[in-house]
Amino acid sequence: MNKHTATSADVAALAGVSQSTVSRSFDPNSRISVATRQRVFEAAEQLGYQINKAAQTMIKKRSDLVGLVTAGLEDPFRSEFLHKLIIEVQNCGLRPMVMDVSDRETIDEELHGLIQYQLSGVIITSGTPSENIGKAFIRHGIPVVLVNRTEHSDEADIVNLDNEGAGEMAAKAFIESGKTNLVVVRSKKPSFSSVMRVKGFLNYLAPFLSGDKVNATEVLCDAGNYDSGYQIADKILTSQHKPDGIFFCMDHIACGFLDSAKRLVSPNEMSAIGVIGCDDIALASFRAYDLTTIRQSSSEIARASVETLLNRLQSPTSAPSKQAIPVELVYRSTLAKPQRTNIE
Amino acid sequence: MNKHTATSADVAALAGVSQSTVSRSFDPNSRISVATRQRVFEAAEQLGYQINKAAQTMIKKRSDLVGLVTAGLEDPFRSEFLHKLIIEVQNCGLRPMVMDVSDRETIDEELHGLIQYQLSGVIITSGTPSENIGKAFIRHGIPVVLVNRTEHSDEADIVNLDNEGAGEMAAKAFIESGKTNLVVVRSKKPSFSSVMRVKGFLNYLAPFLSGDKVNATEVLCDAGNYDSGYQIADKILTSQHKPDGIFFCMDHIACGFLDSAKRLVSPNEMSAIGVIGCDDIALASFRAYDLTTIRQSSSEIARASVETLLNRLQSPTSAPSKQAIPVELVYRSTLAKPQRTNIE
DNA sequence: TGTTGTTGTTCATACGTATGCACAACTCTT
DNA sequence: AAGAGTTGTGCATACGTATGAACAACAACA
Repeated sequence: MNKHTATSADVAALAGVSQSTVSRSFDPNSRISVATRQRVFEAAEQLGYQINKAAQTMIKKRSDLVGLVTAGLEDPFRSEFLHKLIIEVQNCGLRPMVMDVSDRETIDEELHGLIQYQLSGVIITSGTPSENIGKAFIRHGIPVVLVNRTEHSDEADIVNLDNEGAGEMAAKAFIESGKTNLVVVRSKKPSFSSVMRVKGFLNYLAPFLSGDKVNATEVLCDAGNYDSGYQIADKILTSQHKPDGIFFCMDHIACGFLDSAKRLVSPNEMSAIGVIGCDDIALASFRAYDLTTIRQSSSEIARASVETLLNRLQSPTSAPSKQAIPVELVYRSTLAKPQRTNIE
Repeated sequence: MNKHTATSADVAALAGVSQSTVSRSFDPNSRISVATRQRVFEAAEQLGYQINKAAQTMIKKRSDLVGLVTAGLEDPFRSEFLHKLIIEVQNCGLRPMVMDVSDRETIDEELHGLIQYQLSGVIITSGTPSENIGKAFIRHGIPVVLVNRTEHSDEADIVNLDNEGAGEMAAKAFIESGKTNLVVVRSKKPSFSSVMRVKGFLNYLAPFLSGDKVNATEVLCDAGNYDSGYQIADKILTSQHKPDGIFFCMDHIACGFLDSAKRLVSPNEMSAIGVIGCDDIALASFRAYDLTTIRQSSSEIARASVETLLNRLQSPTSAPSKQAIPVELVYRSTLAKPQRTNIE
């Protein structure tokens, strides 16, 4: 009806109260008589009043936006994680502002722009911000949560997957299944996750390796995707001594490998080779792959990340927290669950 | 250093100019002497000045946020599309504010909340907003772009895939390959896309059907995902007269079907059955499926959507636009490209 | 020299909300 | 009945930016 948007002053006029009374009516903690509040709500309804977030932000010095910094969304695992984060953020009455920092050299300058929005917080799931940028956010009173980052910032809260544990778990599963000739595959470009996964894998194996009963090789593939897995199969399956257990740091690579393997070796031979992936992406459970893998509950990480942020908002001065989300081995057909032995 | 964030007034004081001069220095279209601007920039740099978006929004009555309304991000196609949208929005110097309206009955109330942010625009890719909500945005001066929605709003700009064309294309491909016993599968719950795809499919076939040489059946599956495709295979492949051509309205369903089919019929028999999917998701090109499908370029749609929004911002009063993005048939192994015949 | 135009800057104000303070009208307590 | 506490409301102001209007300095032109 009216050409311009209704303001709290318009509502006040219609309800016959002051503007401050309108403002307080929308604050549950304010002392407002039931009758007045009722009248204000009716007037607001009638005018289609919507609060002006910009004005609110200016006063409160804090918007209800949360910056979600991500990269590489073409990876479905990341993409799924972003989805979960969005949901979690929404459920807290906050709004997700997404920022994709793919193919940027330094994400610092990009991140700097976020300070302008007086965000309630920033959750960084990709890219490696410099020490400085972290401090810049803190100085501006914007809490930062680092997810699965290598940063050892002493001011930001940190939520990590138990990547090292995932590697150990894979190694243990192979040993329990009696596999002795092991390979671990990760993308050439080192990421925090994959490096830690390999580390855990090799650490667990260390005692066995020295006994010479088991050996393990690290193989690098081009990238963290299906195609790289497809390619690397040639190298792995045509070597003189084929492995009988392969741990892939990402499910995608494993799936590419599996498809490629069908070309190269017989189903029978393939069934003797144990394969474990990591992440438990949707694809892994498809019948075409049915991949044994290490599940990282993206819901769990998302929940923990947002919860951490909320905690920080409530107690801004408490010491930075740091937690590792546990992982879980999901047996499927590429490595069968061994019969219970006394190896534990 | 300073405990509070620097404002334009602080910069002005340091540079020895007025606040308005600082403001104008950051506006390329303002007349400011080179020397002054230089001095202002230096002062800003020194103080780590960041413009306050909330204050700016209040004055300009428009933020640089764009609302991206989506749902069902567990579907990788949607998720990929969101990714593309985010990139496009960022490239225009705008910020994407994502809103997931999954599992909400009416998205209207959710959308209403967006009005508070004085968005530069809203791109709606999921859910079906009521006529009213569209009008509400328009009234508040917020342009709306509907992507692949059934809405016939006469105030919003519309970007559609050529869904009907996709259906026709699939039908034509089957006919050209000499397939006569056709099935088209879509999710039980009617979505705009799938309904139009089926419509196009059947429309193209109409003349052949009347000649009795070809027949076509519509089959509904539970949902638009892998598992539903897996399930529906039983129904389709165990019927008395098996089809020799199946068009799935979504690649996911097709992939589920293909995996399931391996259980039910021999590879030889399967090779006689043509399968066409729709969307060309990443999965479709995996060797495990190698699915012939109809490609919807998500980049193309994303680009067109954002471009449409920008056009609207430049000329707010011009008539609403409407465009259909063309699709493309990608031959892979589930339906081979027929030898050139004179059917055209 | 007076008129007109151009350039660069400042002043003052508006945007819409939240909130400390003051205060009036009650309710309780003694 | 008088002082003390409680409840509900209004006044006034601050937040940080953009921008129209005014103006000063200077150049161009007659």
